[in-house]
Amino acid sequence: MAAEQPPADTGTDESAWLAAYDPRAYTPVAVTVDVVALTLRHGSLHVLLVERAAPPHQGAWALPGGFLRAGEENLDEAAARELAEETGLLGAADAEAALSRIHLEQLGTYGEPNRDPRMHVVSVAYLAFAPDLPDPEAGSDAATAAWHPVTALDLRPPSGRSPATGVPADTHGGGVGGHTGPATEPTGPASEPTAAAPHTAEAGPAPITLAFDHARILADGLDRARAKIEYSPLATAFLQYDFTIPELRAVYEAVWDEKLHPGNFHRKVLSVPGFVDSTGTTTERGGARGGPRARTYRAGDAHLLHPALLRPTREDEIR
Amino acid sequence: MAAEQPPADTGTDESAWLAAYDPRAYTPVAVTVDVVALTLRHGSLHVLLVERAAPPHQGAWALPGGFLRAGEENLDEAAARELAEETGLLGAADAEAALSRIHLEQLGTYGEPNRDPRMHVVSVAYLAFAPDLPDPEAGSDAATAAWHPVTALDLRPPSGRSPATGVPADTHGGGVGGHTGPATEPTGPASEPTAAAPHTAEAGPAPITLAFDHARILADGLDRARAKIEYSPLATAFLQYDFTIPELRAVYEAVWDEKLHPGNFHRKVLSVPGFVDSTGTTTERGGARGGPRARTYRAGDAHLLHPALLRPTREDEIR
DNA sequence: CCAATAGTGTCTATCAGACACTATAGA
DNA sequence: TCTATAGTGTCTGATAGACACTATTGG
Repeated sequence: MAAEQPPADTGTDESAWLAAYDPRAYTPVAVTVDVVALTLRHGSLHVLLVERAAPPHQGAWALPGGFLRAGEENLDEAAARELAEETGLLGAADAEAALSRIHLEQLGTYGEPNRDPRMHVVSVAYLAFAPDLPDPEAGSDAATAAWHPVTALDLRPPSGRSPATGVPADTHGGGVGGHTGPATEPTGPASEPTAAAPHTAEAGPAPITLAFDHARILADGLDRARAKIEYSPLATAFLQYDFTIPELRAVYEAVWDEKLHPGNFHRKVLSVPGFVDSTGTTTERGGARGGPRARTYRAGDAHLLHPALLRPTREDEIR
Repeated sequence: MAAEQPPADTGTDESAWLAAYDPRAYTPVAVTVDVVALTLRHGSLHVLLVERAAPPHQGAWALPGGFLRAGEENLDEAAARELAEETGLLGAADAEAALSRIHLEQLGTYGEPNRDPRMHVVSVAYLAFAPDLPDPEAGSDAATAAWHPVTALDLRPPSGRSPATGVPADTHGGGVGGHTGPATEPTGPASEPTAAAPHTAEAGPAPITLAFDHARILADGLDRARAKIEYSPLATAFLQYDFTIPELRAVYEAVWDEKLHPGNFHRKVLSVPGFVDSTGTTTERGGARGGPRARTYRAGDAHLLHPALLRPTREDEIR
């Protein structure tokens, strides 16, 4: 049920119950919403992080998020609000249009009693796919927000892993093993030069560790993203309104961290009904290193890909 | 971040923050855990429901659940506790063994401000797959708990549907349209006689409506279950330790509500590495209506099915 | 004996992926 | 001119599903 009555409850109708109910009589739980916002910048996957201005974990990077405004908003609205605040899109003129293009879905809820030292905090995590957005430096609130390449982050569990800790178990496409850490990052589109990476995120030998259990949340979000683009057309959420098939392929290559066969990918995408719609036009110029102009497409009306764009099978994922 | 500091926070270290923090100064939010517990009884899918003993929705059926014990347990533990309490497994001698065989995973979190009339209640929903368990009538707590066939329940949204209401959007295998309601239930294993169905759940012309938004949670759980057994070996969680391939097929047919080809299913299951392990023995007797004895199997060590047991393609699921 | 079922063999349409090839653009 | 890329054609191995067939059991 949604909320069991407290032990002292003897009311027989609703108003009596409401009158007798005192929420302050119980150990409080805080509910926050955290967002794993992913985007593609210069060909590699980036996540939005904020620098904590106060303890705990002061100075550490964390996922953007904050308290649910009790009684005022639902979880989706809270996630969208937090994302808008931290991306600096809130005050922008095209905030409405930009936010409407961002895909936002619930990822999972994390409720270890000690995940926050202050009190028991239950965090509802969201996953966002966004097209390349401007740097959130200017006009945001006190906290510093920046896009970080995911390869510069340490996603390993802090120490001993707790196997049953509220992790959503619905990633069917592959385990965490596909991306064991920044050290194993192979060459590919994800390792192109990231000149505009935030000044605090060098992909050096010291990967950034995240506050709280946010490394785990981010790892779950990456798993979800990798599985999601197999069965849904959401890879287009990383792109502008008009895009080319090679650009779409770059999304898959960045998220999966694997090179795909250009010809087969092209034919496969066009064979899935409702995935992309042709605009009838082409790009103005060819590729940066030559080649013909590419035709442009828009996202189609399919919500599910049939058949799916299955990730190349990797034997070690079966476990 | 896990919990943003309150507006009045001016502390610079952790102890100062903890001393200054007063959780009662803010609008409270309650966190509950609800469980969609599914099992197979007499060949059809059943869900565990409890009859509410107090308002709101007094007398209505609801998902088993209750408050998260703040500071004492994590979400997984709360869900397991609620499930053990309501199934009556808590006091049983084999409670430990029985509970260990039940698969439990997080489903999604529901946080509409008005989903409970008393206060803003955020509910973390869990999905459980259980083998056929004894009726929970005896020895349970005050509330009446019973297994209900899902076909006897009204899963349509109460009135106008709110499109963005915290529903996890990761069911890739098919929408709600595959199971539009009890009225369209076709013949098949799901419509076998359910003589031992709970006394309060006749599959008559008046389907049962659930309390709160539990119809939606249950619908999401069914969607998840249908998608889950495609890519994971969790269909075995509905069966006893030893089972036959035809029994496993009955699980798929009940969950998907579709007849499967016996021969092809048999070969497919055996072709997936790690799905089932042969025990080397057969059943004592043949089927109820004749036929040879079936070989028995146990669940293998695979966590993911490669290749997957894809559901028969239905054109209307693509949308 | 008959009906139902467990399990295997086989054929075919489909599809993923490899490979090859052209056409077009930038440098 | 050289290289890289967009996009298409074609071949092959794997597979899902249809169909057929046997062997074995209960009634």
